[in-house]
Amino acid sequence: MTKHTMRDVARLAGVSVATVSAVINGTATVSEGRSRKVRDAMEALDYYPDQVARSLKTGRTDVIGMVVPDITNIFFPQVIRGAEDAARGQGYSVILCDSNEDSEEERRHLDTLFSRRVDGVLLACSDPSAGYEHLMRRRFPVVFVDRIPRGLTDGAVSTDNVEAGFHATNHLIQIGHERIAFITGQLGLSPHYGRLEGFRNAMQARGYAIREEYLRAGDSQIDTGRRLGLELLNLNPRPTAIISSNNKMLLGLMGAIAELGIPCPAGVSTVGFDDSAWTEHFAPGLTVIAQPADEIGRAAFAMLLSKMQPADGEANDEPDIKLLPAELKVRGSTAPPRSAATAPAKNVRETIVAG
Amino acid sequence: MTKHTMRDVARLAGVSVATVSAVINGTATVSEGRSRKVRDAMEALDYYPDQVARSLKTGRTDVIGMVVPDITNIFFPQVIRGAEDAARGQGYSVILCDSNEDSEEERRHLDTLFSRRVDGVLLACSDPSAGYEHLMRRRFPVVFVDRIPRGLTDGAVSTDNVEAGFHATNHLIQIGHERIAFITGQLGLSPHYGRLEGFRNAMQARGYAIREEYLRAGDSQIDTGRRLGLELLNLNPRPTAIISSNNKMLLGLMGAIAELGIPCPAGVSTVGFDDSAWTEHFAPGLTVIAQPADEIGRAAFAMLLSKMQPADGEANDEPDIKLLPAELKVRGSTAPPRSAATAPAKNVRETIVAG
DNA sequence: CTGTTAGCGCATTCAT
DNA sequence: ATGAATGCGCTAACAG
Repeated sequence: MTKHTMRDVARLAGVSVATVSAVINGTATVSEGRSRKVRDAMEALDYYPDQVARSLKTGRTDVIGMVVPDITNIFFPQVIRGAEDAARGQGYSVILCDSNEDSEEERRHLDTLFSRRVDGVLLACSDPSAGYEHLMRRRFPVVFVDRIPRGLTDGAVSTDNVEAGFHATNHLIQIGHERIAFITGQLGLSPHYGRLEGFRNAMQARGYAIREEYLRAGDSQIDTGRRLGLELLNLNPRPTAIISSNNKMLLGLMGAIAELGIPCPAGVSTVGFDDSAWTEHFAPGLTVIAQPADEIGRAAFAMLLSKMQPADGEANDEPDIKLLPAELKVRGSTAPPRSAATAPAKNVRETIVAG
Repeated sequence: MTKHTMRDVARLAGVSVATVSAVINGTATVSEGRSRKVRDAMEALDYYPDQVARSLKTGRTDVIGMVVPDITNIFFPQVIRGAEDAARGQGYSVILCDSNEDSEEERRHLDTLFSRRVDGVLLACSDPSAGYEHLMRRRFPVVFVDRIPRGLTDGAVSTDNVEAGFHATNHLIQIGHERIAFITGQLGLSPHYGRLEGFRNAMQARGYAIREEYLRAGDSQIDTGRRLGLELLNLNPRPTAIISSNNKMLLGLMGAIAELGIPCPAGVSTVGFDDSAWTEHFAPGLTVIAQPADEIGRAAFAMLLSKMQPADGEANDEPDIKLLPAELKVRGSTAPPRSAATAPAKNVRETIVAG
């Protein structure tokens, strides 16, 4: 058996357990000779400190929970990777929970995480209206990721979705579009709501009318994207461009376009959200707003860490909601509308990507 | 503060901690009245048992580790979801680790998991030649997922990759292809090796020659797929169909085909591995071998569970490697070769999917 | 510098 | 049926 305890190590090294503990944690000064003996003994016994016992004593587990609504949505694995990487760098492990977009399941996950005494939680919540933050904060530090509950003033990291929506819309405007439609996921979720707001801002800034029939909210499913796409494309007049605030709905939208035999981008332009290898190699290459997913994960963990280990010197209680800039990747799915001269491009700062 | 202990509950309920423990674990019979009081007290105090303390006492954590080489590869989130779902159903949580295809990092992860005293590990290993299974098994039960180390005789769940490779190849043969090329990831990884073996089997069964220049091994990166694709497509004679044993390389391959202006499937057919919403909506729809990823995750956890909680009645030591059948999804990227009459289809059992 | 000791919160004998 | 007491492996005083 290879499961030895500190006492085994202490005995073999001929020292006390306190000395072993000191060597492991660098907690006290131990003479070189004994320190060496301890290390040898640990090696010989293949000893690994029991983190469970350690946690019971210290009150910390060095584990955080991470709750996401859907790990198969390409956006989240990227966030997870960033968070896990940052966490590991600080000695933390991550318990991953998939809530399946179900707030009940999410609550159960949070209960479990509390029972396991995680030091903190990164939460991409499924129900932003539930005022559960207050309850949660009493249990452990929480940083909201991607989706920010209404009314939250502290502890969140996300994309600057209003700006992202603005940027997406503005790109289309710049290349000559005016009849722009917008399909979104549930508007209760801050990313979708924010992107729509950015859309409105951009349209108004240009003085373009926002036709309500060009705005459709759905549920972030592929089929819904397809359905809403079909509805929009059968409208008269038909929009010359459609923005999808969700990567799954974009897929359905592209399907609808193909189904109707409309050429993209010649017949209709599309802009989506979230980037991946697939969007780039799609035919046509998909113009998207790329969220800094990895960085969101990293920043979220950093913020959580500052809440778990409050810096002694400074009061760390300034409200903190961090919004990271997204990047527009212009590819083949956007082009000037068929019957319009290209508007003179001004203030264009997009990254142009071959596609 | 909301962090109460069993003693708080016991005091409030007017019973002993032993009674509280008994109520929680159903370990002993407790009178209805006291049981009720305890439950009320727990509720009133918002008490959640401290799993850390419990683990120290019981020697179990009800946590498993899961190590994957790349969470941003669409295949793994699906496996993770299946495993996490099954695990949660049995009261287990999952610590997720991304090894980034690096066996050193993987080893560190395993050390950490051991230190955290996880009850078992699901491992999609990055280095199948390292004989570390023996070391690992001394620490905790391990079930290998997807990738099976050479020589392993027990504890693995994967797709039946030989059959899958055979099936993919046979589909192409059935519709008239003979000059079939094959690009793979590192052949040290069992899935790639197995699929190639299936390819060879299918070609030989039909009596077709296997041209070595049609076989290219790479490293599962998109760019590599592109490069190998360009090489193959510039060969003379050019293959009429190409199979990619990896979803990322397939993407590069499709890029290469587009780059050369070769129509797909008219000019060249492709078959890939791993299914997702993206492969289906790709233009053309991609013919792929869909691995039962979710089920692999579930089955792997089930097998791990049987190792963590050996059934008392039966000796559970029969060697166990479970291979699940994959499913061919025929879509738009495969068609008969330009200059060949379609061979009569026989024994065709593929699922035909609109695309 | 080093060893002894007291819990951390809980499950579990063992009496009662 | 119930309670008192023991110890899981470790850290952090404290005493030497």
